This record gives sequence, C-alpha cells and structure tokens, in this order.
Amino acid sequence: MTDQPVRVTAMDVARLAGVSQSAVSRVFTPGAPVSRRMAEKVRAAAEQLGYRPNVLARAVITGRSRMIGLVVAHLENQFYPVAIEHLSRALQARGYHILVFLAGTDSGRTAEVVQELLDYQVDGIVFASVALTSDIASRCESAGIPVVLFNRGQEGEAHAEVTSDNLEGGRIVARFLLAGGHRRIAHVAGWQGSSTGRDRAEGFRRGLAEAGQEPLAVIDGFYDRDEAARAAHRLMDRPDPPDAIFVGNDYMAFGVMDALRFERGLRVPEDVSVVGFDDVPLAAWPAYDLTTIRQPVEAMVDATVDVLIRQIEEGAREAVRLRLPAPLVLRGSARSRRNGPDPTCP
Amino acid sequence: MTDQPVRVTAMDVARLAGVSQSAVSRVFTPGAPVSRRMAEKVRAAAEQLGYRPNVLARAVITGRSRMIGLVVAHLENQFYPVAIEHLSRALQARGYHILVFLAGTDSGRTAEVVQELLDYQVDGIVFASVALTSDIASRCESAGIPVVLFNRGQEGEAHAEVTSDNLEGGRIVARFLLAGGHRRIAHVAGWQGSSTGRDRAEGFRRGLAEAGQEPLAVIDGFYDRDEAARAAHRLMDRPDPPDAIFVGNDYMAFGVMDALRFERGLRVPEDVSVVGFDDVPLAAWPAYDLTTIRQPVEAMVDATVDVLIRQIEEGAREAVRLRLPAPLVLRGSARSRRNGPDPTCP
DNA sequence: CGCCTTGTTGCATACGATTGCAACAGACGA
DNA sequence: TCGTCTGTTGCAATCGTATGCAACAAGGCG
Repeated sequence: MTDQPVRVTAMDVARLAGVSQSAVSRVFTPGAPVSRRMAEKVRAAAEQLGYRPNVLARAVITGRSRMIGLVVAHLENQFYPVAIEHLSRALQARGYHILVFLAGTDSGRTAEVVQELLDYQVDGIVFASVALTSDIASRCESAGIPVVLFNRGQEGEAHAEVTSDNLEGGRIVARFLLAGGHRRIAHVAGWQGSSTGRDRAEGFRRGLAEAGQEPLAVIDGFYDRDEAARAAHRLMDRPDPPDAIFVGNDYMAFGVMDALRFERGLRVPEDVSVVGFDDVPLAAWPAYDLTTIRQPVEAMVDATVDVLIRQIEEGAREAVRLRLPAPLVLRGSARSRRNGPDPTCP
Repeated sequence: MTDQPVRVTAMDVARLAGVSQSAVSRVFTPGAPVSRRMAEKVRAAAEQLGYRPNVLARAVITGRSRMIGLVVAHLENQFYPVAIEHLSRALQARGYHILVFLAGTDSGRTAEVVQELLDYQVDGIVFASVALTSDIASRCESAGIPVVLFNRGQEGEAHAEVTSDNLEGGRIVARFLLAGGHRRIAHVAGWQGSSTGRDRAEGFRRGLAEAGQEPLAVIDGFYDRDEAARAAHRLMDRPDPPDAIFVGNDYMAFGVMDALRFERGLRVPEDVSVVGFDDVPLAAWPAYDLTTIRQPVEAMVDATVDVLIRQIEEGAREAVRLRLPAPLVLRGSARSRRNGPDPTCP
C-alpha cells in the first residue's frame, strides 16, 4: 500500500533507531568503528524501512563510483558478447558494475564517448576492440583514471594492455599450414589499423619466412564479413589460387568459408584449407568445424579485471602488457598431416 | 604537464570567471535564465579549465541519474547482442546510458541484481529475456522506477512490455508448414517458463488446430543448444519421425540443424524441414539459410526506448503492451509449395 | 582511587552540484 | 522623475552520505 515513491535516507534510519546519522553511515561502511549493539540496532531499523545507502551520494564524497566504463565495438563478433559476459560477472563479484558504451570505428566518436564516461566519474575504463588515440589516452591520464586495453595494443606505452600472443598465434598457423603440405598460403587479415590485426599478420609472415616462404597474398578484411568474403573471391580468381587461407578472426573466417563453399562450390578443406583466430563458440559447431587459434577469453578477462582493480585500489600505475598464450585448436577446416588427405598422393 | 589528477569544480570556474558558483551551474543547465554575456564568460572559463559538470552530484540533487539499467541473459544468442547495440545507441542519442547486469536463469540472482540497480538510482530498467517475478516487480514499483520488459511478458499486468506477436508468429509457421505439405510436425519449444516460449508454442498449436491437426510432439528446449539437439534426436528416434520441426528460436534451430545434418546424416529440407524464430544475422548465412520468423529488433528497441523515456520524463504510468508484427522470412531450410520438391511426387 | 588507554559516538563540515528567493539593474510608460 | 515590470544574478539552503575531531564511557594499571 505504498503510494509515494518515498526515498528512505540514512537520517530516517537514524531517527527510528535513535542514533545519529553518522552512526548509520558507519554501520554501512566496512571497516568503520561500530559496536555490536549499535550495528544491530541500526540494521534492524534499516531493514524495517528498507533502507539502502545511495551509491551516488557516496560516490560524490569518496570520489569512487564503483562503476567501470566499457567501450566496445564489433558486437556482431561473438567474441565480444562472450567477453562481456565474463567481464560483467567478474566485476560484479568484486562489487563493480559496468557502464557500456558502443564505439564506432571512427575515433571521433570514441573521444565523445570517453568524455561522457569521465562525466560519470567511472573508476576505470576497459577498451575492448577499440584503438586508443594519444589524445584520448592523455585525456584519461589527466583525469587520473586507470585504463586497460582488452584485445588491442596501443601506439605508445601509456596504458596496461591484455591480449593473447597474436604474433606467436600467427606463426603457429603458418607452421601448421606448411606442415600440412600447403604451398600457396594467403591471408585475409584483421583490420591493419588495429594492432591485433597487424600482429597476427606479422607473426604469420615470420612463420612463413622461417621456412623460406612468403604469403601468396595479404588482403585486409577490416573485420567485416562481406569484405572478407570479397577478399576470398579475389584470391580464388587469381591464376594461382591459394590452397590455404588464414583469416584474421573467426567471424571473418565464417564469411570466407561461406563464400568458398556456397558461392564457388569449393570444398573445405579438400580444395582450400581455412584457419581462423579466436575460437568463438560457433567455430566448434559442425557447420563450420573451424580450425583456429584459441584466445583464452576467460583468462584474458580475469587478467583485465585484476590489473584494473589493482590500479584502482592500490593506485598502481604500471603499464603492464600481458600476452596470454594462444594455442591452436585442430578441427576439420584445414588439412594437417594427421587428419587430412595427403595432398601429395591424391 | 599536469601532475595531479585534480578535479575541477564549478567553484573553480566561478572564481576564474568572477561570478558565483550558481551562475556556472545555470550556464550548464538547459533552460535556466542566463544572459548571453554571462554564458560566454563562463563557457570561456570552463573551456580553459576543462570543466565538465559532475553528473553524479547532479543526480543526487535532481534524483535523475540518466542511467538505465539493463538486465539481460542469453548473450550467447545473437539476438541479444544485436538488441543491446541498438538499445545503447538509441539511449545514448537521448542522453541516457546503460548500466548492464547479467541475470542467470534463477530469479534469486535477478532479485539481487535489481537491488543493486536500485542502489544506483537508475531512472528506469529494461529487462531483456528475463522473467519478472511479482516480488521483484513490486520492488521496482515501490521505488517508483519505470520498467519495460523486452521480448518477454509477465505474470501480472504491472509493467510495460514490448514483444513481437509471438502467438501469431507461431500460427504463421504452422500454416506455412502445412501448406508446404508437411504432415508430421514437431516443435522444439522455447523455455516453457517464459511467456515468449509459451506464446510461440500456443500459436503454433492453434495454427495446426485450425486445420484440424495437432503437433506430433512438443519438447521444451530451454533455449539451450545442446538441449535442443537432444530433443531433435529424440524426435527422430520415434517410429514416426517428423517431416518438419518448428524450433522456438534461431539459436536452438542451429543446434537442431547441426544434429540432423551432421549427427544423423539427414538433409534439410529434403528429409526434414526446419523453421526458427528471431531472424538473427546468422540465419541468413548460407551455412544455415534458415527459414524463420523475423522479430523486428530495431522497431522493438525503438518502442522500448519510447515507452521508457515517456514514463521517465512524463511520469506516464500506463502499462502498455506492444506486440509488433513478426513476418515469415522464406529461406531454404523448409520446403514450401514454391521452393521445395513436392513431397507427393518424389 | 586516579590516570591513561582504547573503543564508540555525535557534532559539524564537506562533497559538487541545483534551485527558491530576494536583491538588483535596466527599460519603459506615465 | 518616479514607479513598475522583466530579466539576471547572488545568497543560502539542500540532496544523501562520509569523515575528522572532540567528547565520552569503560577498563586496566599502578
């Protein structure tokens, strides 16, 4: 039968319990000096009135909002929803909550978004799949807000970053494809404006170079499905089409496979091998059964949270760079010595 | 060369501009009475110092945080990331921001989550794919916070809800499959604990009943891929296996198709037709090419935002129920009179 | 029994803003 | 010239909570 949405404040609780407002505040502040009797009285009164501290008012005083800003793009790539899910749970477990902002690919939009985040006094920011230009970086810097880059590197060295070992991942793919007997290996790369895309491509090149080989071609796929599919067609239109394609992430790899199989009638891996990067859940579905490099999402998220919280709560300002190992996951989209038909005896 | 993360307040701006602090406040409050000269002076000073109003402090006074709580589950189902993307953009355009919370399937967790949301003084809450028990509902009610249910109905009639016409969608599928010559039609349903799942199943039943038919079987798939795949196997193990399966959403439908094609070697749609619900982007990919009912995500999100904002800003408390039309999208996973081989002449 | 220590509590102020109210200035008509 | 009205501005109180400081009580010790 409550009619008015009446806010119950610490003062109301104090009056009911017959104590001061500061006492109420202390009861709800872990580590503050309160006697058992006091705590019981106050909690009883609070319970009765349905009181809960106003987080925002608290934030104004303490300067900590217990909110973390998340700037993310590419939600169409299953990797990020999965990451968000873990991130949210991990932060919630530590008493933090996520304010989400979507970024486009243009950094102008990102700058606005960061400004709005700062307006909300977030305690820290996670940039997922978003490049950080130096002016945005310095904006966060001067606001004194810890920043962690998730799945992206940066231009300078200002901030902490958590990625998998993209360089090594690329090399592993190169070695694997060579070992599988492939000789004309192309790469539909992740956006070359992103460190992740560049590192994977670079690692791939080095892996081939170590065997005295080089890529048949490298085409930027811009993390876009259609773009990747077009790239696949361009590759197959060549007089010397590839016998294997390494794609910069799974999301694009699905587009490449679809183009190869349904638009060109090719078989994967019999005609062309395809390897991806990420190991999103979809990659394990039999419709794709994609051989890929696994990014350890959970570990990456846990590391991100650890670094961020340490910076917030201990004021640590070390710009750590974590590179978690990214192993190859063997599935059916690429011939290997073990599972595939040996290309030398058809 | 800024060393300290020094917060610049309205007071600092006031001093620099030689005006009162309230003047600064008014300059940043749309609609407040300020002269042109004053506004210019203050904006100049603010610019120089890099001042921006503290949103949290403002929220404490005005009682509006301009944050919307989003409670969501099933992020593995592409439908929700897509919806979140639109929701975030639509709200951002109106000056609101999203605080995300993940819900599990248990309502106990949801209750906690709602409590935390209320602590943050959010101006409204969107529940996406989350059922609302009556105690949680009344909690929001007594806090005076507008609530909109997205893609779910509710037990009572307390809150606004936005869904597509699930009932009609189910009927359309039934009629379509009958028209395609199918006679043994089964349903792997969305979780029967959710209104959405129930409505689609009920509509489907009615559609069959109107032609004097009834479903071969209805099995709850709990919105779970593996569960749905198991259901598909159980159906096909029957002495009279279905010639068509209507699946409660696309995400499960992919699992069903994978089970049929890759684990049982059946052809879709030649051996079994499959129809989904949602029309997520993946449904259009040729690997699945899924015939499905399209939920108009953008329109649903826009409606959600409209209703929510109107409730917040105009205090409207009408518990509207919007049901947007959900048309059938013809693709290749189900035989129809037009595209499929006629089952009567093989 | 008196003194000092330790642990609790209330008072008062602060955090960064918004906003009602009164004071004031200038414009205008009479 | 005076009174009035309109449009700006500053003062001061307020939002809901945290926290330094002084006051106080209880307890241990000599």
